[in-house]
Amino acid sequence: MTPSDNNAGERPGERITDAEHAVMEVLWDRPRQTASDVCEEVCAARDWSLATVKTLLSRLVQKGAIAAEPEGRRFLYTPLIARQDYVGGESRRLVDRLFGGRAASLVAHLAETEALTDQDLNEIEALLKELRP
Amino acid sequence: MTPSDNNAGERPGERITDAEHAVMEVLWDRPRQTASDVCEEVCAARDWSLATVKTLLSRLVQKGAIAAEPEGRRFLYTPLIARQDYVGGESRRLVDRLFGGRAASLVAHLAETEALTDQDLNEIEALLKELRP
DNA sequence: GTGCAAGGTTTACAGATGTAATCGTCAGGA
DNA sequence: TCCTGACGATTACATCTGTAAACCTTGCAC
Repeated sequence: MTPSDNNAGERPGERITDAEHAVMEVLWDRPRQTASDVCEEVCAARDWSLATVKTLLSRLVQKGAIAAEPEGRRFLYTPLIARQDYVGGESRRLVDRLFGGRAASLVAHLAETEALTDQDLNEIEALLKELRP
Repeated sequence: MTPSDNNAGERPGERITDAEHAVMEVLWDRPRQTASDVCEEVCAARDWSLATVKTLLSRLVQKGAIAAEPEGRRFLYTPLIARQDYVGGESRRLVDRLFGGRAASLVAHLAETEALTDQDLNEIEALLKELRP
């Protein structure tokens, strides 16, 4: 492993929960937001109170998933792990758990169960062309 | 949706947990097994005791995920929901949560992060050919 | 200067989950 | 017949999660 052991936030046992994930999305969308900012984004949608958001932000800080940069009297929260990495980790977990680690099996499954629309198929086709000139 | 609204075990609030899933896999692999049978399959691997397996089986029965068919003095457990359906539900959840419901985005992501081996790509390519003659 | 509002921190608490131990029962061997 | 062991059912208990309320501090508006 490289020197500065870049774990990319996939330390097991420090998984981001569903509720926390909602907060992460807000911060990924726009970093450096205050608790209130975040609340404005999600509290209505998920019917949360500001207190809940504060708790989730604290937990995320503890888990090392976000940073709290002091700005005057409050904090600006910013993701420390990239969405790419999170999404990648979760995807991998699913593929490992349900498809024996074979990503192609997942695609096959989606195709078989018609979870793939025609448009999806087109996009994937295009993707493949791009990947193999 | 088809007439006989096949819910296929995706009743929310009755989700199968990770530990329970391990048990399901054993039963999907071979239905009609006793608690001991199941334990023989997973206890070693996950370092569980027979008691744990029994608990999980009970919970799965409660959730309606498996059936307990009396056989003499014990039960033979059998899945009530198809693996296909479970896998489909989980996949969909992931795609919805992380890729805005766009399955193609998931494939794109896997491709971009090189989670797809050359072989995967070949398989997907083959799949596509099959899907669109 | 003083009280309030905004912020973070601490505490709370119910339900889900992981992981068992214990209990009550009954079938089969000694 | 009586004990033992296999089974399911009941109970246990520590964590983790979701969702807050209570509390403490301090900058700001009067």
